[in-house]
Amino acid sequence: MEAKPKIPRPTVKRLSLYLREVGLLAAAGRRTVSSKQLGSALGLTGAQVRKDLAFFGQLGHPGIGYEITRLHAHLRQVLGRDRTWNAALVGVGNIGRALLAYQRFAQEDFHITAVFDSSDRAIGQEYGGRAVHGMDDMPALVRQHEIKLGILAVPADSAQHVADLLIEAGVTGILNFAPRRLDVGDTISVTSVDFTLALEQLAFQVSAGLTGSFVDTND
Amino acid sequence: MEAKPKIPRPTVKRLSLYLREVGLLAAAGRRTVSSKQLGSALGLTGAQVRKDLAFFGQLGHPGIGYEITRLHAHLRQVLGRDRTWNAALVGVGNIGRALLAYQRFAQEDFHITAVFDSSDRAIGQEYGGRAVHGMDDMPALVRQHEIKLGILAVPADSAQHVADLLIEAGVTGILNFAPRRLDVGDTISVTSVDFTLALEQLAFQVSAGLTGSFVDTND
DNA sequence: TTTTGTGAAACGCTTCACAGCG
DNA sequence: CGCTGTGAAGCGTTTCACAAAA
Repeated sequence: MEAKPKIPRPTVKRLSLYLREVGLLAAAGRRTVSSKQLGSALGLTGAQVRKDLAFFGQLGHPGIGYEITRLHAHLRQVLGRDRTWNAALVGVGNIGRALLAYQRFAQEDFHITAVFDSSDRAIGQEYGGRAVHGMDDMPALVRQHEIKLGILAVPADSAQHVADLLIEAGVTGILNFAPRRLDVGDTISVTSVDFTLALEQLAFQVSAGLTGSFVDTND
Repeated sequence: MEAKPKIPRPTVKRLSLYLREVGLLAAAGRRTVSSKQLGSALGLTGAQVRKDLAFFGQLGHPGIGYEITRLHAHLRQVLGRDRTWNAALVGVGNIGRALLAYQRFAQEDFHITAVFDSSDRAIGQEYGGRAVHGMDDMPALVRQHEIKLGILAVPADSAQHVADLLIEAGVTGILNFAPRRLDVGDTISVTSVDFTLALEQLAFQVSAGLTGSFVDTND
């Protein structure tokens, strides 16, 4: 057996932020960063950054900092970003269509390669050059495109049902935009994005006169 | 001085979930819920639910559970949902337009009452019956509509600048859809929704073969 | 009996502080 | 010196377990 370090969830979230920031630094031609510099760009302490990066063993150089290209490659690999991901989108309502048009996903090598909807009015339509398929086509297309990720942009009522369909079709990770907890097996991962919850958290903070910011994204 | 209990942030997030669930139960005509029932609907333990609700003092009845109408009213009040919120949307790109068309915000008494964009092509257009204003109109409209919440749906490059404009106009809470940390004063609250971060977290979990779900929303 | 409210224990993450390397 | 990696301390949250109320 191996020593599996088991990265804490808060750390994983920050790793994504590090990757983003390091990508910018790389593009700017920088050679190295210290934990302190990287941290202050993201509102974190140097110690926090070092602890996070130390999960992968000796990665930085005392007195120097972290070599940007090396760190960048390492983070990409750890986060599974050293490859392209195909995703299936279900639901071409307001949110679904916005995601189809959203440039950043493609930029980051997440490709929506199949689109589904249950409405007869939607099926057969095209959005951004991608045809909308009926749910029946899901198993075949998911297999064909080797899709591992499903993006759920359907109403709350049908979220669980559609999640079940996606899983049955072979998807192992679901990005859920519906304001509903999904019940999935132990082998499936779910990350949720809940606009209304986010707004509500904000309203609480404002009405409580609370200070300070409160970043998040999914949990 | 008063005993201010200071509710932990993880608890606040769950309070929103309780409110949602209790709303459904109320609509279904149920009279009471136990902490265990409420918890299992949301994937939480009874103890967790009780601890959360105990912040407001004796609210449930041993042997019975929690009275739904009372709990509902209480949660609404605590979360600042016993009133209507006006919000300003900035940015009518893909995400901004999806939010304008998103029914649920209005359903939950969050009203987008002013819409802004910096592009000359967008200004003057109408979306869902709401005219797009230039940034110059922001201070006047924010004051006029008594807007406290700003929704930031602009590119990452301009997010900080627009946030500054919103704050100067009088907004005290910002819902940020840009993949950027916002630097704001201590008196302003920020909640972020970051699609790409969410997708990336999911990709990590899937590629790590990790099990289990991972709900979130903003952090 | 059922179910709450709550101290106490357990857990996980962050912060501190410093030895050691370049 | 500057900066990393890390044990140890500190802090906040969750889980446990049980006395008390209906």
